[in-house]
Amino acid sequence: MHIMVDLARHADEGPISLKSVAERQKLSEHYLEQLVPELRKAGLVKSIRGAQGGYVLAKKPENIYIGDVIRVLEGPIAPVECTNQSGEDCCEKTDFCVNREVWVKVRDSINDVVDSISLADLLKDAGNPESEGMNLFEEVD
Amino acid sequence: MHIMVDLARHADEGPISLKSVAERQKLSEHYLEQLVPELRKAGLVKSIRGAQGGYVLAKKPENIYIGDVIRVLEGPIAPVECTNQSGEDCCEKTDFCVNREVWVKVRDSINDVVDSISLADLLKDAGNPESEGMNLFEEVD
DNA sequence: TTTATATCCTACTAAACCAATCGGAATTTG
DNA sequence: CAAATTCCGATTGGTTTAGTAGGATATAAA
Repeated sequence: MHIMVDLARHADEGPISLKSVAERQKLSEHYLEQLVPELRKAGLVKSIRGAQGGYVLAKKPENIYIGDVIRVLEGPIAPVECTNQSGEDCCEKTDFCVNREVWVKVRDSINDVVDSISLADLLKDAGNPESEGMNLFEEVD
Repeated sequence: MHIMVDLARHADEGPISLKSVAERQKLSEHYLEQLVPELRKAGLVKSIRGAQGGYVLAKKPENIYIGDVIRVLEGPIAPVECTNQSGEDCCEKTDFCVNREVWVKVRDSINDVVDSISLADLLKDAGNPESEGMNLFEEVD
């Protein structure tokens, strides 16, 4: 999420190196290197190799939903494993199908939320601290 | 959840031993022994010690919500830790407050779901397999 | 063509969490 | 007293997540 938000925020500056993302987001470059190939394979970012290379969003921030990012990096969003399976495979434990009703509702509700928020929405809500010097959570003193 | 559903289903039979719950739910009695004291401390079940003892629901199934059960056994329901804290403590990572918006919405949506379903709702939806011989997920062949 | 800047790739480590196990003490009924 | 049952503390094994390590490959610019 940090990577994607950072890329969205600097979308007009050409390729963004992981090094600069890591500095701004206070994360290890090596750690980001481990994550970003997944985003690339999933078609969310494009890579430009070599000097002055880096990453750019593959689509406009308006068209990239938080749910896509999460699912790429963490797999299907589900509170329990059996909500990813068809109903028949999951219920050796007698009452689990009763409970499964709950988990399916939870799963759908989570996915509805994350699929309704785009990167553009996030930047809009928060303003752009770096260019405008403001932050939603900044205390006024 | 298995324990609570089982107790709800046998609510009119006096104290229910963990042994019988474990057999019906195909779970280890020892495992349940580890969980149920939390439910007792939280006032969701009452215990009767000694021979012919066991557990009973402390309230009517209509008044016990799934969210209460989950929170007792697993702590606050939150997709990331910082949604349990006030906004100031959580954001050494520059963009985290932007993302926090998402997690707060996810958290609230999950809690809304689990706080809207009672044990009674679950039993009603699923019928009572043991007394009626039916099951939502049973194939017709 | 060399060099610096990047991505790319494959392991490995450390900590936390969850389900489950083990052994035994305390309480109550019959 | 004896059996049934709750109660309690310690431990284990598996999985997941964040993060580290080291080096190979590609490209732009000097």
